[in-house]
Amino acid sequence: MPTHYAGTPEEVLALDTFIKLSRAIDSFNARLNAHGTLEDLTGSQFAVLEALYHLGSMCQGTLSQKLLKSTGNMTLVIDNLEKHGLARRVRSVEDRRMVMIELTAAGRQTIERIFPGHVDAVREEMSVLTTAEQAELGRLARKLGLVEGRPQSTAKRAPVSEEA
Amino acid sequence: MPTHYAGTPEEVLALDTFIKLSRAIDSFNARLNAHGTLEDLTGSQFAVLEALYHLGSMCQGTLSQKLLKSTGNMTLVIDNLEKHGLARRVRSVEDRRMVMIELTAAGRQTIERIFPGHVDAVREEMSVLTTAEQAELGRLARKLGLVEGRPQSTAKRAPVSEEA
DNA sequence: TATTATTGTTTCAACGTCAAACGATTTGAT
DNA sequence: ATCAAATCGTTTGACGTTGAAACAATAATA
Repeated sequence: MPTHYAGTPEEVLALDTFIKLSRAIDSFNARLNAHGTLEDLTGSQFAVLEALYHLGSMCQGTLSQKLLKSTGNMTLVIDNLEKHGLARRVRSVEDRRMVMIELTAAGRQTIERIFPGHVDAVREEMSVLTTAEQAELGRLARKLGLVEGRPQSTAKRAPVSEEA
Repeated sequence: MPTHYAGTPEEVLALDTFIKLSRAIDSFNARLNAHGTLEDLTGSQFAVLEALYHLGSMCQGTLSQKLLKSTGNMTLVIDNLEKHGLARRVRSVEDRRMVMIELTAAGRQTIERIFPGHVDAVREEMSVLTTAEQAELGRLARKLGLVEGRPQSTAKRAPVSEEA
């Protein structure tokens, strides 16, 4: 009986579910962070690198759509990746409004080195649930997240390597 | 088959579940935001107001623990609440290191006005799941979030009004 | 072709976030 | 009483985040 709020049963259940879900993600991410598998990268930087690695070079706008972040945000995150020499901006020749973002050799090397450990950390932390529970959780999460045209979103360090 | 990553079945399932969960929360929060029930408040400001309202005045450190945010962050968020006249800092007399945070009349009025609409928005968005599904999702989320001493976390706009 | 609309990126202001360093205060041990 | 350690809040620096406005380049159309 988590909630102190005295509302209708529907409200209490919804609120309760919402709270548990929010905490679960936060807790999970905290535990994931504790693994330190991201090394020097921030979650956003990892997400960009991972997307570029698994989906290939793409322009900034596409990247912001894939990661569900604002374009202004992408500008900053890519700035920081460039500073660290992990990604590169290449003005598109066909349409010079666009900037293609590419992994540098160092960027590719970094994501290749880091990704397996991250996956393993996810697997390990997720193992508090049985595979059947994980599958059911995934199903429910998908159902909850999948609502009319609304763009689904990608978490901090959630790999984006799946089809739109 | 969301994931492109070719790992063990356990890894693929865990990663897949993680992605779906992350997206579900992001999507849910985005939909919640679209309701505009928070008006001028940011999610963090709402969370603080809600905690103070349902749990009573407390010092900044306790607040940061309840909301699972850093103390530095609390300093800023409370600064902003003070600027807007919604909360007040009161230096504790017994222990002058502590600062008790209290709702102002305006703060109380604001959270009382806003909270019901927020709850209703949560109920409405959560209604894509049946009550049985919500209960199961809550159970799985709780199991996933509840790991050894690790502090559970509170999402952006997730009410904190439950027992520790 | 000139004008207008659309699309892609950047800039900006405001807020959030953390970790680490720091100052103030209290507590505990001597 | 004194000094060291622990506790609480603030500050700082780096990064993330958004949304709106400004800019730049291209596309569409009159």
